Amino acid sequence: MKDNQHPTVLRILEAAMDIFSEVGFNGARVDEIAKRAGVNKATIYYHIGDKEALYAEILHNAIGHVADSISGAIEAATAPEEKLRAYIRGIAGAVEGNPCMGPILLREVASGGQNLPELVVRDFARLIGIVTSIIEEGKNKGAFVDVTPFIIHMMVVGAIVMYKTTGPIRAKKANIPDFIRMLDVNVSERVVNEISNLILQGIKKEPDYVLKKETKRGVAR
Amino acid sequence: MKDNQHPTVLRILEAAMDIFSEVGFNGARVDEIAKRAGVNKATIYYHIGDKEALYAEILHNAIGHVADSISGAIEAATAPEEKLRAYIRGIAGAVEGNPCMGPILLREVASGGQNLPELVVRDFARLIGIVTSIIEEGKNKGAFVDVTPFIIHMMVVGAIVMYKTTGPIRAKKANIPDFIRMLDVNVSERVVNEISNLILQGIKKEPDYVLKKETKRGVAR
Amino acid sequence: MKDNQHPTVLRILEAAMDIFSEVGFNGARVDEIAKRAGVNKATIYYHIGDKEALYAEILHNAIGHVADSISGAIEAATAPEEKLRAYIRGIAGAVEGNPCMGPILLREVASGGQNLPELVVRDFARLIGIVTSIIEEGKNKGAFVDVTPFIIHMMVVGAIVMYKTTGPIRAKKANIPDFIRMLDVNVSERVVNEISNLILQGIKKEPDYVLKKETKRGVAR
Amino acid sequence: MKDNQHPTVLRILEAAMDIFSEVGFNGARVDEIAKRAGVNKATIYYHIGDKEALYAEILHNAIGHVADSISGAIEAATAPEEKLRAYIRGIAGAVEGNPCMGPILLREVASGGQNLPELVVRDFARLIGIVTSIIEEGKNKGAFVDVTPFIIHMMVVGAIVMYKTTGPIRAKKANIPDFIRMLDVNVSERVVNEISNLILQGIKKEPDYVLKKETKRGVAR
DNA sequence: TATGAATGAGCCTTCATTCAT
DNA sequence: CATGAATGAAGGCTCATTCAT
Repeated sequence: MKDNQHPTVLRILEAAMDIFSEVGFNGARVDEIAKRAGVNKATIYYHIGDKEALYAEILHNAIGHVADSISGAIEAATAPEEKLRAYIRGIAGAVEGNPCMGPILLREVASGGQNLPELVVRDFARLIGIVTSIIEEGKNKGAFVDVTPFIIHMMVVGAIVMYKTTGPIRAKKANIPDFIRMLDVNVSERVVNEISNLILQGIKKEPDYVLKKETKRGVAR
Repeated sequence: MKDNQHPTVLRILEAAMDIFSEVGFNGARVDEIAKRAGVNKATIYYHIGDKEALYAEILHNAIGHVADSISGAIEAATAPEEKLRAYIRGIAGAVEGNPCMGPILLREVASGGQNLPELVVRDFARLIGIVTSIIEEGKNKGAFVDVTPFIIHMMVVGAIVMYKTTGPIRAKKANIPDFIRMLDVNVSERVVNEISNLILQGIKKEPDYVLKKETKRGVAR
Repeated sequence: MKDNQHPTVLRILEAAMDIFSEVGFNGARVDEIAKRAGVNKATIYYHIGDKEALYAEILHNAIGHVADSISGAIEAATAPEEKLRAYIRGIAGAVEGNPCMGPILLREVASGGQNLPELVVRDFARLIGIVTSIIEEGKNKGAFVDVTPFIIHMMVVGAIVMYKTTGPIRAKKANIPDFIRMLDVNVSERVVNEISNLILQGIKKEPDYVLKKETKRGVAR
Repeated sequence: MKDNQHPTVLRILEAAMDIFSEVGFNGARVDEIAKRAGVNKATIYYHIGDKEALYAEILHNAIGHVADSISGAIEAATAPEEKLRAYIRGIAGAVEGNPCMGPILLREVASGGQNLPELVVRDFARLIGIVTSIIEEGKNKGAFVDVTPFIIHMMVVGAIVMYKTTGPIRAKKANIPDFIRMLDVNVSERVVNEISNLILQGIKKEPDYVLKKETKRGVAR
């Protein structure tokens, strides 16, 4: 609980993250975590606590620090466009960097975030705050149209996490059309670029002479 | 398994879908399903079979028929733009129409689709096939740029499912910035429109006099 | 929980009473109770509940109904002397009738009655109430001196329960003086009589001509 | 085991006695004893040995020396009456002097004295021997009637220990008749006197002119 | 002398499943 | 068709004990 540097604790946390990611909280077996960590089951209880405490620790480690690393990457950029690209690349980097994050995140969303500690909720809120301020800046500079930042966030995160997490499914399942199996399994640079381009193209304000044609669109923007 | 019209079976399936959606397969308790369905536990085994059979049945009911309903809606449209809008609205409609679908889908993705019956996998493939042909048609008509249909699909489905499924979280959690709590809880018409606009704006080919400026973009498309 | 007549439940309760009596709550093993009852462990949980619920049930069965049976026996007597004898015989009968009661009672007292349900506490209070009214009546009729009923109760119950419960120890232990090993193992009629005589002789008011000598006693009464 | 004067050992023994008294052998946790003693768990094993050895040590300390102190007090008295009073006061003093003794003793009795070391059994036998010789002396001097010393012992010890040990219960429980809650919580001088008077009055031989009436008693003595 | 770490054994409890009625 | 009862097989957690330092 206290000493997360202890090698035994580290081994436990790694094993637990893997297993929680694979089968979720309810599917995870403490015996299995102990076995994969190479420790006695009781050692988990000695160092960390019960299954819920272990899960909380995992959640904190897996998700808690994403906002930090992303906000750092964004500050290096100046133009809103570049900031948005940095943010998307940051999300992708986090998901790619830790293959356990996707499944854990999806299951947390699925179960209504009941297990999400306040700390992690705040991290998410901070992420959305970052997107919001980027878009706000873009709008103020006349570069972006008016969009709901949360929806942008959902598109980016949803696309990246689901792309990543369906990777193994696409690779494994037979009877899948070739054009699906041929896709990158991971969220490669190419995939990140395509998502970034699409989002940016979608929200960037068009020059005036283009705007004249806008009325043809039947749906309010 | 045999008679899905039997009222007892219907009550069991409804209760099971609710509970599987709330807590997932491993979190679900047959006792709880029986209690919520108002039947004896053994009745479930008599009518449907074991827990896995019950889950398969739920999966089929929840996800299996989405492709059908969507492809129907798309045929009514003619222009690729409209078809794409119809497709997005179809996804949203399916997710909105059955609140259990989001969580079930997310958990299935998270667990690598191990439980996905072949039938459902083919349904998903068909959906992607639909998107692919829409985009292909758009490209051929010079309306759309070259994008990966699967990524579009992930963006749409990811955004809609996650928007929908995080609704209760946004509504419940305190200490959340107002601009998040103020969002529609459901995937409303407004949300669908914003997603549709963004996707379409992102993939539609720009007129020639705009394309001249394209070279300024530093990132390959 | 509800149907205490069910033969399976009866077997469980009997086995549990034996074992709780022998080794106490903390020493009892649910496995052992199940084995001795000849049922599967889970059956205990199905019918009764967890270990605590089982113990509460035992406590209720073992102790709860003593007051009833004793108060019935007392009503048959008329004179306070006879009532007190009936009460002592009632206590002895209860302890003799259920060999489990002694150890259970002693352990409950030892642990500060933390597990005693309100119902049982009231039963005890009722017993003391009975003793109190007998003594009160005796005093009013000029037959008894002024004594604290609760102390009488403690002497009677303490003597009977400890006599009974030490029986096996006396019988088993070697190296015990003969005059101890020769005692009745059980609370026999002879033992009850000796206790009754002693108590009655101790509290009955002496005739006037005897009272004159009382002042010689140095200790206040 | 070796050095009972060592302050660490003393702290352990004190903590252990408290805890064994509160929850019994099976309810006691070595961790808890260590924590309350302010030492590391392994220190207990180093200094004393396993849980059973610790319990034996406690038992010896708590009960072993009672006979000594009481026999000393009795020698100061001369008349059998006074010796009996001294004995009763000695029992009360021992129980009052060490609040842990009551619960420990009761639990030992309840569990059939399985843990009682030979030493302690002999101590008890010695106590009964003391009572026996006092009563024998009283009978020889024509002061006491013929009673079973062991029963006297049980009445005295039972009354005192149970009075003492039920003290906290009486004080704590609500819904208890006032005449019970008003009693002394401890075995006060008043309580000792009442018990002593009652026992003495019960066993002292009445003068001849009183004995004539004895035949009226229906029960054999 | 003292302790942090580790563990084997075992305990309480749950749960999916079966079966006689 | 439906159900109360029963159970085997785990699963989470605890605890007395050991050991290297």
